[in-house]
Amino acid sequence: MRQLGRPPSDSTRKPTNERILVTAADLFLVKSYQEVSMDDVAEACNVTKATVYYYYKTKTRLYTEAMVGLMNRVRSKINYFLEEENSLYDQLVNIAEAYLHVATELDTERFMHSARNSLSDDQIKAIQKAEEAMYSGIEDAIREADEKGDIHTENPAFAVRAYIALVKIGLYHNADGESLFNDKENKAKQIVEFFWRSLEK
Amino acid sequence: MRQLGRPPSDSTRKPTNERILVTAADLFLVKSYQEVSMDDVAEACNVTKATVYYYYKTKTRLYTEAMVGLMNRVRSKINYFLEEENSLYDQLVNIAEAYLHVATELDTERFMHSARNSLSDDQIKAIQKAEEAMYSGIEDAIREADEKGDIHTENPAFAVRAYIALVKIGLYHNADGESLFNDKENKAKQIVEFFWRSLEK
Amino acid sequence: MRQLGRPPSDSTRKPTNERILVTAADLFLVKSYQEVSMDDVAEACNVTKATVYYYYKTKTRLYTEAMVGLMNRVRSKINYFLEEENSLYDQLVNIAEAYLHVATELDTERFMHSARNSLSDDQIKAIQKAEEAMYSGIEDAIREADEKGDIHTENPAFAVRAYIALVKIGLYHNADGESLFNDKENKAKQIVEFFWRSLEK
Amino acid sequence: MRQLGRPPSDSTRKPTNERILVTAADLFLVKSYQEVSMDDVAEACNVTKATVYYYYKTKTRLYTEAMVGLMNRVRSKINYFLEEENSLYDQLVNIAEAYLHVATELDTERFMHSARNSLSDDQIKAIQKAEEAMYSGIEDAIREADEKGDIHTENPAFAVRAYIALVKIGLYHNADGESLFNDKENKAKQIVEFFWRSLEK
DNA sequence: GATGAATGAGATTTCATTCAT
DNA sequence: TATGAATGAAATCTCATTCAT
Repeated sequence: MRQLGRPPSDSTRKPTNERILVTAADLFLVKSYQEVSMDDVAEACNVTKATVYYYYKTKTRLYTEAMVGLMNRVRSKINYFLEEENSLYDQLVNIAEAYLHVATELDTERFMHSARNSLSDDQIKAIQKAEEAMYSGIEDAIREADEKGDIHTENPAFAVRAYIALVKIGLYHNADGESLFNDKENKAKQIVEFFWRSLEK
Repeated sequence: MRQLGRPPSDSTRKPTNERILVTAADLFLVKSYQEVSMDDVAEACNVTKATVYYYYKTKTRLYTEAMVGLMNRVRSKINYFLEEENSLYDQLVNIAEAYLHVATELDTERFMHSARNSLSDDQIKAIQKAEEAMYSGIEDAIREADEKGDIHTENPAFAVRAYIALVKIGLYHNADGESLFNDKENKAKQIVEFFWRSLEK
Repeated sequence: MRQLGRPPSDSTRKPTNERILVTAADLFLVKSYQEVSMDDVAEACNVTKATVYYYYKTKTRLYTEAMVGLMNRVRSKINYFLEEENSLYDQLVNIAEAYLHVATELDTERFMHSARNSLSDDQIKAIQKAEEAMYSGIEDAIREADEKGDIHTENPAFAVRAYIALVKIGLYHNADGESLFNDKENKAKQIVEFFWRSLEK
Repeated sequence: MRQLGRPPSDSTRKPTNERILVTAADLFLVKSYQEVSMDDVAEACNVTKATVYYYYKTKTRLYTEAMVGLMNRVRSKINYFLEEENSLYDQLVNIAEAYLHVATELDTERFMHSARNSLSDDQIKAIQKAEEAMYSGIEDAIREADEKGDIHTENPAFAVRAYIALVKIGLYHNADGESLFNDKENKAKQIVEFFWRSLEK
């Protein structure tokens, strides 16, 4: 066991509170809010439960901050792809590809549902705002393309959600463990193609 | 006060085990697997916890049977719409409309996720099979329409999932509680229109 | 360890819930609300913590019911002494004697203080009512004696509290462990004498 | 924003250790030993918990010193009243009045009870000694009056405790929040009158 | 068929205390 | 002098499950 009291400073390591946040986010991605115990988080971080509580006063706070942090990181990645000199179509393929490579589903509906009864209204809102921010880059890009006349859509907000929902299907495996796609390499491309057809003029 | 003696047999009342199953399904729809306790189920059924255990030896069994039952009921409804003398397009609109009226999301991904770590492999498979069966009617209809040349799709299985995923977006409300659609009456129609464009030849 | 599940019935034993209540009262008499843990109660009753919670959903409920029960028992004892064919003076001596023999202080102020921040308003009131009921017999007797002209007091309610407070001093021991009374046998008599002088006409 | 650099020495401010002691005493007056956490003390003092520990190595020490300090301060006040040129009767009224104005009960029995199981024997003794010292002035005054023949009592030590106990009743409020006294202005006078009758020759 | 009684394991949270800086 | 970081131990409470009736 670790010694009691403040440990000797180690500037090479990331600060503990950040480590906890990232680790917790990882766990909450795979298991649901209720399934991840504070003990689990502590153990995964190599600290004691009390240390987790030192930084995050309640489990709901930890959850909220972990989720918001995670979504912000994803937003950065998405926006990175959107800043490349590319057609919107190609950008969407890239994002989809990246998404499908992460493999674990970033299902915000699920996040909210499993935690909704535990979180406070403010916490729910904070996560939802982060989620909307995550996708707002895509929405802007779609709106822009619509205004330029490259595509046609009457409801860009819906279009984004549609895009996200379709991409997620790429991760689906049926009861026998088979994907819906024979050609796994081109999953992303096929999905975006399907989506894109709804936007063509 | 309860009356003395054996209660007059109430033939309208469903047998206890079925009542438990349906009630449990209702609860699992709103809360996650972990959030619904056996006590909750018992209370909602007006029986004791021991009675629930009398019929269902474990919580996972109860969950599995409740979910499978629920999905079978949904399948019947879906197939009922598919049997009407209608174009596929109209049938899809009807199904979407019904779905959006139920309001609580029948999110099988979520069901599986929140319970996956608790259920046995067999139980997971049973639920997944029921889920696939739930949508197989739509898949058949799409395949048929493709063969008749009414639409074009290379991956009917994906198309069904896409349809379901898109319909679900109709239930989405953002952080401020607003729907993505201004015209709430025609949500279902708009969604199916969007979907249909991807299937047109 | 005990076996799981319902134990074989044993009609000789007092029902578990009563045993818990009485045992808890004993503990709360010696230690404060916070110092008595639910584990302590369980251990003292030879049941598990979960059993205690089976009967009393929260610690505050257990505390409230235990205290009210205790006070009711004391009330019976007091009233028993008051029903004897005796002068009020002698009755008060008897009660004081009994009180001083119990040795542990039944200090309701203390009970309330240590628990006040934990109990609900209703719970506090319930205990206070039980406390008032405990002493109401004495108050009636004093009022009666006043009306008969045996004594004189303008504030019977205060007189009771005074009586109780004075009796409690009989239990006091100073820093060196010495009582305030040399003649331990006649403590009760001396105290009541002191009290009585304030009531004489 | 806090100003940069060393703060100008604030000679009006008491040294930290004294501030902690007084603040802690305030807290322990309202809540019990167990209910006041070191965090509470730290927060109320605007220092960190570690600072509290820098001055007081354990919670029991802090408690002991805070209580002793408090009682010493009360002793000074009592003795101040006793030094005035007044009859003992009037002095007792003044003390009672002051006591009833403070409103929070200085119930040493309660203090001891709630902490007894945590404090060391020495610590308990220290507090008890301080308590006795607190009241010794009154005891001396009563003994003196007895010797002068103004009053009669066989047990001055008991008389003091009786006096204190009776005064405390002035703070009592029943379950409906009502005081025992209609004439709130003259509470102190009525109580001392009651007490005094027991001392008259 | 249905229930009341009991439990073991584990969850969240609190808190006095320690130690390097 | 004062503090931030960390911990071990314990407290309250929950819950799936078992068993005698």
